[in-house]
Amino acid sequence: MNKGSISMAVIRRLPKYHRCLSDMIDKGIERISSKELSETIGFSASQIRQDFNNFGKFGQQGYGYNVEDLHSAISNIIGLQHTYRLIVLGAGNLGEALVNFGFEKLGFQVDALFDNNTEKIGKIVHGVEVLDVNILETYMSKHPVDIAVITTPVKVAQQIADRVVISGARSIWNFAPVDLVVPEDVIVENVHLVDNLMTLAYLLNS
Amino acid sequence: MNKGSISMAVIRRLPKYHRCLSDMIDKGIERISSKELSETIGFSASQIRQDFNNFGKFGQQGYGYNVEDLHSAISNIIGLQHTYRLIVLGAGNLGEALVNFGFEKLGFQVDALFDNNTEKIGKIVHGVEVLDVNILETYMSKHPVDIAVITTPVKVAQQIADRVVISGARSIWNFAPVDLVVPEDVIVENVHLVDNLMTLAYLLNS
DNA sequence: TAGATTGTTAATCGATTAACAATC
DNA sequence: TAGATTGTTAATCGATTAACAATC
Repeated sequence: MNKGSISMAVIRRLPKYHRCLSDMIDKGIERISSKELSETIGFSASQIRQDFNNFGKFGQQGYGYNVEDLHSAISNIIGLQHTYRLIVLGAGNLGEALVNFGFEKLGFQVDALFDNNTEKIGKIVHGVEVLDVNILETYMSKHPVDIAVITTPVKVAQQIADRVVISGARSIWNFAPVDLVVPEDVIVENVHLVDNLMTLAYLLNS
Repeated sequence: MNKGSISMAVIRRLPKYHRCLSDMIDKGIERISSKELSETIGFSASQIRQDFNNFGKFGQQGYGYNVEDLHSAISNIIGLQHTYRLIVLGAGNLGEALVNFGFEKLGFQVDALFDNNTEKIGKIVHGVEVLDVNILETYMSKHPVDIAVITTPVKVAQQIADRVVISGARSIWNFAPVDLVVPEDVIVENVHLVDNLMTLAYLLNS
């Protein structure tokens, strides 16, 4: 399944389709046209049809799309039929917040938190144990990790990234305000909170 | 200062320029060409010059850019010469994490947290008091709020958004997994964590 | 002055929108 | 069948890259 040809613009719209269709299922809506979906989601009907047709034919002329089928198709395109194993580096407020967020319902399962603070090590957060970061490599040699979540202070973020990459993490979800350097086969998704705030500041003045 | 003509693509690169130039100042680098900056930041030299020239002429032919001057110019373009007043709605782990993040160094000052949990109300988090969300309107009638940060559960996010908008918040930094409906003069910046995770999932399978 | 590098215009590339034939 | 709406091609729009004259 090589999907390298799909543009990031399309990929980043997939979660919004997923969310919107989930809402429609909850509301009992069974069928939807690209025009109706357009009004709810804010993308043009044309773009919606183009987006879907990157992955196959999910609709029916004269009818539209079956909401459940489309939702299920998009879940599979995103890869939500699989479970992903996460570890969180840094058991501060942010690390704890992420464990409590409820991602496991979507198949993102946090297996462990890591910290270097002896007061935190051994603590259980939402059913997940805080382990000593000294045993990170030992842990990772025994447990596969799909996504390593970095919530450490910025000054140690790169060295933690190096360690999880060497130990086999396939991707990094980075919350530290730094652009990590990683091998090209490792995927990095950044949440640059400071950048978001600066964007807001700019827009407030324009 | 109407900057409505600048594309969002450019605006969202500004914080990265800011961060990169801050790093260069820390390293004692005094001057930089668009070509050198390109190698560090990963944007093309051509794009860098195009981006800057949206706002004015900051370089010198044959020389390049003075790092301190450029950094200071970009700070002003973003609007970092001002202080922004924030309130955080929801004093859970995420709300606390945001208060502790250190945004105040950049001029983003959290004045209060709000929650409806009586166990949390009155608590002081990193010097910021947790107030009863029942007094939100009273508080906002006395204190201007530039950015209302929503870290509440998704089911109350829209109603909290409505309340802060009516009380005069100019913008919302939203962490709840919902697309808020607000008047068009209110700016919303979303941090859709679930969307980020789904993007990672997609990329892990492609 | 000669070399270097910007500011800016022109060319290219990619993404979005419009249009419509296919077909349910 | 007639109406509706997709899938898909063509047109447009906008963003990025290339090129180069201006100039420090």
